[in-house]
Amino acid sequence: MSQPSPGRPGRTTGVHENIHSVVRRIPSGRVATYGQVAAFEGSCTPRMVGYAMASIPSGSDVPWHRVINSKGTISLSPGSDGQQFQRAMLESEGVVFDERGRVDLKLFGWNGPGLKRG
DNA sequence: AGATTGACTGCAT
DNA sequence: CATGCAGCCAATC
Repeated sequence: MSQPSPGRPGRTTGVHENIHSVVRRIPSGRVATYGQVAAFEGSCTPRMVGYAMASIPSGSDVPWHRVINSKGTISLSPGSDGQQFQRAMLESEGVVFDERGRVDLKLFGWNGPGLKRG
């Protein structure tokens, strides 16, 4: 796998790559919050995650649609193309949305690669 | 070089 | 549930 950033976890730049890698680890049918991704990445903040998401080009292999905010809702504006795409994509993976467009994080929330069934 | 922004989070009111 | 405030730090102008 390409590793554009050298083995320096303390590096500030290149956070996108790290975040993208973490997002890529989110299994299908699961969603993770920005805070979770940030916490799992280990050295970035939710802000950086959101920024990295916006930096993901279309066609990327990063399942950015599996990243939502702590409220279990899609951060993008409701009605926006990206928002509709994200919701449609999640539903297609088995994620169920509430009538108000919310996801139950305790059902579909990603617990990290350490958790396998439960 | 400084100022502004941003797909966030958490707590208080 | 809406609003306000503080913390976070890279990207952008």
